[in-house]
Amino acid sequence: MASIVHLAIPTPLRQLFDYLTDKPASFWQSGMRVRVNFAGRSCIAIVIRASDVQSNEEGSKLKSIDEIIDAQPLLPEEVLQTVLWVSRYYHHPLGECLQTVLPKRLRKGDSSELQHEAWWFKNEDSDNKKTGEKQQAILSLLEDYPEGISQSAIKAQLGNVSTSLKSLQQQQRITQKPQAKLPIARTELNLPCALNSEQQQVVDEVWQSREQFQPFLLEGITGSGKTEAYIALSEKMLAAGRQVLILIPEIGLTGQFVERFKQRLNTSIVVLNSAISDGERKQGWLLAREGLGRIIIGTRSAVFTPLPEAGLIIIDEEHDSSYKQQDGLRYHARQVALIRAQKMGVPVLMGSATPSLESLYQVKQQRFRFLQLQQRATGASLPAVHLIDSQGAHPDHGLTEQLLKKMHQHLEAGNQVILFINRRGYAPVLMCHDCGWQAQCNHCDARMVVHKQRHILFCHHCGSIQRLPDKCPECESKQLKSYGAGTEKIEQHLQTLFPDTPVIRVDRDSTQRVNAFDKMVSEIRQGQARILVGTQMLAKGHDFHDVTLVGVLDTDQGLYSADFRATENLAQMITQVTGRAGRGAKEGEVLIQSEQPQHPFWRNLIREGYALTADKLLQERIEMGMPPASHWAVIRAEAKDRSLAMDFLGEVAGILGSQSQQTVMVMGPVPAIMEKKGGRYRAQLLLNSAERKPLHQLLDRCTDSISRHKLARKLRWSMDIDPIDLL
DNA sequence: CAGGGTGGCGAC
DNA sequence: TCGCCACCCTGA
Repeated sequence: MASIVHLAIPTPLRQLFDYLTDKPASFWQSGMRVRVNFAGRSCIAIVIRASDVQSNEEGSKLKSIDEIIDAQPLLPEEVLQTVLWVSRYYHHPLGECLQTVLPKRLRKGDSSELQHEAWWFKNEDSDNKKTGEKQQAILSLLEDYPEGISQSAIKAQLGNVSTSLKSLQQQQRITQKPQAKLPIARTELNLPCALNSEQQQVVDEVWQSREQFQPFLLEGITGSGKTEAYIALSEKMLAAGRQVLILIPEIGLTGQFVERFKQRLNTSIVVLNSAISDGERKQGWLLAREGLGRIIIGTRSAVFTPLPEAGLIIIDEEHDSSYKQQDGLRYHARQVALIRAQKMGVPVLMGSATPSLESLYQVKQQRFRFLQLQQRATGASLPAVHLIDSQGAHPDHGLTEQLLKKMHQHLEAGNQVILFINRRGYAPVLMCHDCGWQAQCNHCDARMVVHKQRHILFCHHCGSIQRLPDKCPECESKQLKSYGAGTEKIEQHLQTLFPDTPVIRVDRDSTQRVNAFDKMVSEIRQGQARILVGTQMLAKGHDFHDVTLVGVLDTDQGLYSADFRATENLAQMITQVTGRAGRGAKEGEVLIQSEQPQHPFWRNLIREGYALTADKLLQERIEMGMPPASHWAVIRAEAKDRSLAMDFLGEVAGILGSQSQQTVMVMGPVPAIMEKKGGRYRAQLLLNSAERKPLHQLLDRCTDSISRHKLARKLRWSMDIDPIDLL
């Protein structure tokens, strides 16, 4: 009997499309891929459901399916259900959601077969007949690996061996078996975990909830050994035959995470992030789906990895904003992880030294259980924190005498120093001393940043590049001066101030090349670099034992930002940065330069610490009816035409107004704080509601008419549920 | 009247 | 979003 399949197609259209097939509905399983012709081109679609055709006319106008790609569903039911939830919750077209979830190769129609490689085994009853040197080497190597070894691993140790292997195989002294190719070789190292009692308690509590959905928020001060607890739990999960998914915020942290897991656990580890090749990503994803990948370590998008034998999801640095995707499907990986864990009935462990107010709120609401690690695992004490008034700082590089003096002291003691400045480049302003001209970006309402090394002006908002002018384009004066200091300028000054001390700069510009970051980290570990200048990317999770002094420059933007999350983020940043000092046996010290050292924020944070500061901020948010105590959605629009975005959002506000009850507040439209960006004028419409439900119901009712509005075609617009910034 | 650029619209 | 088509302008 013929049937109609309802397909999700990679298009921004918010609907399924029906195709006719000669297979019965019972043949089709949701999650299979098919190839169809859609709007004149061939594309890969996902089967959502199928229904039998009753009459002859039914479906007669439908196109038919060109090719069935999978005999079995590629997407497990639970992942598909998660994607359906994501599509509904984030009000994003299902076809595009599936695009975000699937590895590119599979999206393009690649087979779901795992890649295999040759593995070799020594046959037992082989006599000790003499062989050539090479063959003998192979035999003794295989002797060490009773569970077999891959040909590539043999080759790595003994060089080109394929002919020797063939002849040994002919003599029947060794056998070949193909096995799924694993991205990371297993290691025999198996160091035991020594946990302190706090860590043990965390492990026990989570372990007790292993058979049910239960979110845990783990607040562990920097250096308290959260990773040890993750590893110990993973070990237990592995022993129980379960898979573990570990989400980390940044690609840069992958290396050290994998290394530490590899040392402790003899299992197959899969890495999934945007730094790996398409082929590796497909293989890793399929290994996880087959249950052959046992530990999956990845960034945001790894939250969609199939886990047939899931036992636990770990989210490290759960407060980190990179878990929220900022374009396309704007999902939050923490949110998605919770949904998946709920479907799978497993616990989620979210760790951070500086938990988000969202998660602390969930603890207050008794939806998350709260766990703490309050001691530094190495026994090191937390560093002393001092505020310095930056009034008297050096006019060009912005460093104060106090800070420089301290740097001398710590360097002379043979230690390392980190300076944080959250501004890339050489200087944020280039100005003409004679006529007052400033280097502006042509495409944005922003200034161009001087990048001296590359000899360019660079816009950090749209990426546009100009040559660094040597005279003012307005008045031709040669008196061009740069104001303010970024990482590059500070690096340069420090190198002159400390000529005998190697300085290294760690920011997006200096780490762009592949492996540059890992290289720098190992340089720092080995002590070749003594002064480290960098943006917050240096603050995230790294453990440099000889760093005893941390300096923080230019922190004040966070105190007066229009973004309601700015103070939360500043408190998190300062606390994280502070944690970089004195992680080893030596005592650490932190100096913070501020123009507002008397600001109550500092008193709170330094005297009372992050936990109490966060509690205060959360209380304020609750009183003001801000998230997480209320719910927001933002509809954004951008157009090349100055007024188009505002006009469109005005129309949208009208549509929403006609459908809305009083419970959802619609505010705007207003132009974005930086109205022009990348050559487009941007505006946004804010929706706020105390309860989540009416907000989503309103959007459910309206997204169709919004997307069908005639102006919608002329511009880019997007929906952002639970936005992390309202700028 | 060919050629190309653009705006509008349907996609199963 | 993408590709198609109708429509219009330009130039000879």
